[in-house]
Amino acid sequence: MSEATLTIREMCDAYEVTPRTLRFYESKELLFPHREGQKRLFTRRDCARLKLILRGKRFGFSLEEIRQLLDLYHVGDQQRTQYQRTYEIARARLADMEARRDELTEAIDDLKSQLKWGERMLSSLSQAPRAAE
Amino acid sequence: MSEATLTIREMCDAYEVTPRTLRFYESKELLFPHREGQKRLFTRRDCARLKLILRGKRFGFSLEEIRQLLDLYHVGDQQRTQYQRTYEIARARLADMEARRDELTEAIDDLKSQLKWGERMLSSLSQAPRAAE
DNA sequence: CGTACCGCTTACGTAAACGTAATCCTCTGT
DNA sequence: ACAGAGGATTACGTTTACGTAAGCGGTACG
Repeated sequence: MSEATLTIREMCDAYEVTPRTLRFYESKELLFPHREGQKRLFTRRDCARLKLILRGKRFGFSLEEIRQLLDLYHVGDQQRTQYQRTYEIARARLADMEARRDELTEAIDDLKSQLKWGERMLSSLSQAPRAAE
Repeated sequence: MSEATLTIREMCDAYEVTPRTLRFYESKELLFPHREGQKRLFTRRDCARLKLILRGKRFGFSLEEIRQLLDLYHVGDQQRTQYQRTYEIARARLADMEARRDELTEAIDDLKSQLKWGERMLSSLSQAPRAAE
């Protein structure tokens, strides 16, 4: 009957990170586990945030950039101007990401055609017997 | 009548990087400028490689990963097995990139819907006068 | 009762990717 | 002849994102 909170180890197993990493993220204010005595207890919210953190990392965002993005997902108690600001940051990030995706698509196409060229390369290499061997 | 080779400064201006960066990339065998005495001269090949390096960085690839990818674009003198290996690495990377793009698309959609929610948030905030003020 | 984990804190260590400073050439214009 | 610009080398510094080790407090187990 775990009240939907995870110990640090359960969290680690679930997301393939180390305890150090989770403590580090907490120290950087990316996660906010509750405490039962000394022990950390991670909530669903922490899980959701961690997923977003790991995702952000795969795209090469720094933890600081990710933190700003995360703020967007946890508003509710914020002031209006605060939120306005967050909103604009998020819009900028979105533009970033869309540009990035376009570039990524381009890179993929490049690499694909390069690979096609490589396949012809390989097949010709396997047909042409080495000159001296 | 520059024979299509660039000095380090021209290179820096063209791609918005520092001399240090270019020398660093050379030390890591990502670039191979010719020498005229001591001075480096960067060729079209170096330019092309640099573009790919910068692109790779924007996707969060490490310089080492980028170096492996770059090898794909400069084959020709390689042995068959060498090339085979490179080819496989490239195929793996391609799969990476496609997965990444899909995830990126997903993240974009998430963020978009979050932003829409944020817009409703903002407009309701601006219509609801503060309770005590 | 001892020890074997689990988790916590504190703190020093590390790899990657450059920044920055010092010092040395070597032209080039005046 | 000499200052200045541009480039080179060497080497120490810096930031980010953790790794790793040392040592302490609880607690479950044989």
